[in-house]
Amino acid sequence: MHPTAHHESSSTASGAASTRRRRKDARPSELLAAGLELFVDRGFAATRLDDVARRAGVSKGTLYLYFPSKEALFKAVIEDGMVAALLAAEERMAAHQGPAAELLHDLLLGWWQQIGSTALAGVSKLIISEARNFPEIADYYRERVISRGRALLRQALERGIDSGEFRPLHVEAAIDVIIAPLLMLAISRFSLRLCGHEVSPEAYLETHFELLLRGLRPAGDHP
Amino acid sequence: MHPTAHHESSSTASGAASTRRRRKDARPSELLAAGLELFVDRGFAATRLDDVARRAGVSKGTLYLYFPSKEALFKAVIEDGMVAALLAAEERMAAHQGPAAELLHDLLLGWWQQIGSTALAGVSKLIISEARNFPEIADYYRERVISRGRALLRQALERGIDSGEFRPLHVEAAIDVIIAPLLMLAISRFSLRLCGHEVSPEAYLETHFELLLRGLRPAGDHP
Amino acid sequence: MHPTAHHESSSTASGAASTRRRRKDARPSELLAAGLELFVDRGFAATRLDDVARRAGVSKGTLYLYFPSKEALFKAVIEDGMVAALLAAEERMAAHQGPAAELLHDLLLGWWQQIGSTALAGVSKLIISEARNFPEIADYYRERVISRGRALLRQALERGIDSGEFRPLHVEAAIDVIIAPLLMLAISRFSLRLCGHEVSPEAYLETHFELLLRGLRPAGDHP
Amino acid sequence: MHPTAHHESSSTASGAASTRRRRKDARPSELLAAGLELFVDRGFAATRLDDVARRAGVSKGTLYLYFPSKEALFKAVIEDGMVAALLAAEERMAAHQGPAAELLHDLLLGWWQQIGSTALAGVSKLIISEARNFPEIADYYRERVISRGRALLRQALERGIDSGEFRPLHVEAAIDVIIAPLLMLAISRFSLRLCGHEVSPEAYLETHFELLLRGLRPAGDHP
DNA sequence: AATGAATGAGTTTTCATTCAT
DNA sequence: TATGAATGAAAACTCATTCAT
Repeated sequence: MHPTAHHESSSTASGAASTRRRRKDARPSELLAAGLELFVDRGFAATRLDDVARRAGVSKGTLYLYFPSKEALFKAVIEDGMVAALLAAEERMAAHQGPAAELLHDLLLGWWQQIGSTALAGVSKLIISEARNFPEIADYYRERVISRGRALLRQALERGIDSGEFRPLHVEAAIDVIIAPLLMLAISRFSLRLCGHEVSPEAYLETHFELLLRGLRPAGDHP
Repeated sequence: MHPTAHHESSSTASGAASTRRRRKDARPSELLAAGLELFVDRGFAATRLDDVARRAGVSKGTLYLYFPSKEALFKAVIEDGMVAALLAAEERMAAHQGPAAELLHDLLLGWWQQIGSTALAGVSKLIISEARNFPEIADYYRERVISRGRALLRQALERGIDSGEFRPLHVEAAIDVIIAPLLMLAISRFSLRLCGHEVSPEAYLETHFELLLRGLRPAGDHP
Repeated sequence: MHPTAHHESSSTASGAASTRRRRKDARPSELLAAGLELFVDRGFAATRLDDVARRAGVSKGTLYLYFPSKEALFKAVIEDGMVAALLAAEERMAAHQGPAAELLHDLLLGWWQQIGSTALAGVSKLIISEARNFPEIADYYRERVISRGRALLRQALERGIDSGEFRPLHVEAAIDVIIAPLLMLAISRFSLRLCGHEVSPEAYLETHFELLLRGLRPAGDHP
Repeated sequence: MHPTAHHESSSTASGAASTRRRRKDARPSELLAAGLELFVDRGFAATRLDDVARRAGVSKGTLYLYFPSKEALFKAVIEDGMVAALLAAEERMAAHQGPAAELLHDLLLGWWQQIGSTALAGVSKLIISEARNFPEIADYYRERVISRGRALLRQALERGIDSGEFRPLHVEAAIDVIIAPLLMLAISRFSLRLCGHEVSPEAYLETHFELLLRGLRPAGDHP
């Protein structure tokens, strides 16, 4: 597992170089993954770099070859998670043209499939736990990730209201109310199962959507 | 478990040491309050006992007069918060007889007034952040606080379903979906304002309730 | 148990005064006794004044009423023990006129009865353990207690040699060799039973004396 | 139990890190030596780890690289001393066939040369001083070291009694009486010179042996 | 590039000592 | 006198960071 062990068997120059190149590039992501897991599990202060290094299969010194400090690693972990989340969001965003209800449904399920059920969900817990200790990160996250997600929902809601599919309502507040169950679902995976002991994520999300849809529907409009 | 229980040898004249006694009685709760603020703000590991002591206006040594370790203080802070939350919940619980919708409305608003808007809300963030580091606390919290709150909501929902006021639904999942926005509201006060930048808590809760009520209503049932 | 409690009931001046006087005088010896036990058991540094006070049945503050510091208490404990040991030795010393062997036997047994088997024996362990930390105490002890005990033995040995009862020998070395088993006996009572697991002190001392006597006897002199 | 056992990953070139390796291998014994000196001098509680580290020429943190706690260092110091003492005893044990008196003489002198006069003697003082604070250590020492030493002496005494060289006597008590002067000699080197101010260890031991031999001899048996 | 031994500043914890009552 | 709450200096212990190899 120690990359040092490859040095002896590097007979052909080109092969060796590419292997090492790949390793070098790969190392940070292994470190980021290890960092994410541990930071999410224990929080920033309680995570020891020793453990991060061990989990990534390198020595503590190596970690400092790639990140100048614990805080730098932490920020990189978050940023990395945010970029991925953003990309995931972007994909889902891609021109959805059906009725607003369908769009909404896709957004919720898409979030679960591409974020909520993946390691990215851990970033949310991290941000919530450490926001006060790293205000710049919180700010950054709010502007880059949250506001983007909110924009998606806002679009869907407004489209529905415009088309008469949804009744008029306090859009911003509604966005929050829609997001909250998603976040809690994500969070609960990394701390105690606050919500939904025996409730499956899918059932939970379906109920959420169902309630939501009926809640959004104009009075008197029902199938 | 509360250190307030140290009242053994009150043999000396009651008037004489009254000032000191008053101090001594007040100390634990002063320390708990200081601890709550800092733990919520920074998390367990990042909170320095020095700071807790200073905020409570005592020396570090004094802290150890009342709590044998940092962890003990932390647990006492949580426990204290839970007891208070439980008492607050109990009060609200007291015989509500109106229609289910009204009961639900009261529960949401009552939660905000007696928990969400107070320091007790911080305990939620604490639990979420530290659940993995203190599994016993998480277990205890889930069984003592959460399950109690869920029972309240379950009662209201089932009453509404039985009376035909609400349509039949996945009750447990619905409970989660109802609680989530409350928790997020509480949490957002102590970390980044994930939800509701410019949205007031009251507007937020009102929107939540409105959406909810319509979502719960049987199909075709509308004023 | 709190002397403060006597204040109210001090109706007759004389009675109250004498009670209090007796208490005041008695307190130091209670403290000294508590100190001796704990210092012997744990050593100077590992003994907490809290424990000493508690064992003596007073508060920690009271201790400081009688001794200005932990070290002062420690020295007082030793001194107190030494004075008592000295007095005990003095008594035994008093004109013994029989044959040297008998004198020697009496010295050994007397030591056991008046020192070795009492709390005073603990002082020896204390001195041995803390001599390096309290050189003045060690010096004082050596000059005041040890040299006195050695003088007793020297007297007995020289008397025996002069009378031809004992053969000539290296008196000072012999004194050490005679004393050592006594000290070890004392010490073993307060630490692990280095010598004499199942051997009773009396049997041990008798064997010591027997070996000694035969060892001292001139060659060819035997019953 | 020895921390020297850390030799896992010696995959790197043997020559390259040789200096560091040599250091790392030497560290534990350097620390043990420093610990022994200070613990013997001051006792467990009064010894500062800072001082131990400084004496070993390393920082406090380094100490924790090899021993997880002060107590662990202490136990390792004792254990290390005991192992060495045991090895030394083993050597002396090697088949001695001459008369019992000669065997006895060799045991006493051998003890002095290989234990009493070395740093190992300090372990005895340590055990005596700290036995009450570390009962497991005391038990271990009694079973592993003391009982072994006693067995050696028992063998010599019984051989002498069987051969008629020595008179019958209370063997166990005699063992104690024989050991005591040795222990006191060892102890006196590390605390006050209780015995033998001006008496040289050799003269002291010679006197001890002489007295002993005459004391053991059957009545009427003399050259 | 990678290692891991070493460091020391920073934290938790202890306890002799003080002092208002 | 007696108390015991409060203190703070000192000690044990942790861990991010450095650097020789």
